[in-house]
Amino acid sequence: MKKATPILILLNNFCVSQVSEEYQNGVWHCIFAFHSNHMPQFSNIPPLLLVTRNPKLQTIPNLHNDLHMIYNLGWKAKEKDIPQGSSRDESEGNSNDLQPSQSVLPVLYQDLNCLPYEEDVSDSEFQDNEMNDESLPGFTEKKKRTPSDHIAKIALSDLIKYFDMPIVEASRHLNVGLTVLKRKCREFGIHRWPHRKIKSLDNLIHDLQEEAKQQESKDKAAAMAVTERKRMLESEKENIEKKPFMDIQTETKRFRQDVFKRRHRARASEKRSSTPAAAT
DNA sequence: CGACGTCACCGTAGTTGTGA
DNA sequence: TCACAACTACGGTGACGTCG
Repeated sequence: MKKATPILILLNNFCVSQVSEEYQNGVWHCIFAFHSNHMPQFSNIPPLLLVTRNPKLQTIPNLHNDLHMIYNLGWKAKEKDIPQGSSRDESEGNSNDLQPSQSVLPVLYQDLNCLPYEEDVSDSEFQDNEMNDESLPGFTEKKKRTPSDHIAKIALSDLIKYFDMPIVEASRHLNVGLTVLKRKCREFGIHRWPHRKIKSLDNLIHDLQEEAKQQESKDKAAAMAVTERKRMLESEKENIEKKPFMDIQTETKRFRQDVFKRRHRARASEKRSSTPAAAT
């Protein structure tokens, strides 16, 4: 029985002033720390951080670019230091002079989609990571249980793609059951599927688009105001897509209520004007 | 035996209608 | 015109059967 190694690294010897740069990418925080006086020597990108080795990493935006950035940072620093005659091609996977030296950093073998201390991932897992036939579109037989590795692969970025549809439809597209999708939502801090919020904002944006078109020829200033409001709603929608737990702003709710009222008035007056004609 | 899928029921957000 | 009631669609939850 294998036991995974802990991924926690003590940073006792670091002080905050030595942290020179930080880079944040979406919901993921990648913290890469090393002592400024003791630059690590990178032989290559750790295999587990390569998409070819670990397909789950495809869900992390820009991971590949970021790793290369970090890798180059290390090399630049190293070039300034004591030049050692290795080639840079290793970043592309050609690690022909990869030799275990005492200064090469230990590589993490923790699967980033699992909790630490879980059983180590065996190599065979990577081999049967491919989509099975049941998950392909067009497969109509009774729904089989979703494999746990497929569930583990689902990232927040996958969910975001389906926020504009009902949760049931989203679960179908993601090829998991409702139970699993809802559990994933809680994991990511989403307590309510934001479809209705987004649909409601979409309707308002659509209405404003129509209104802006109509105002364009009549009143330029009014058209500008409508376009500005539309832009605000679009940014609010984007915010909700990024932070699905966010509520619709009070101001927007008020505006929405106004739109409903106007719509209702228009319908009522339309009904009034059409009723006598219908009666005759 | 634990995790998943499905279903029924309930609650509520969003929308529409109505009476003062 | 506005506040509030009513309606509707959809999400949450729990129970239960099934599967790996």
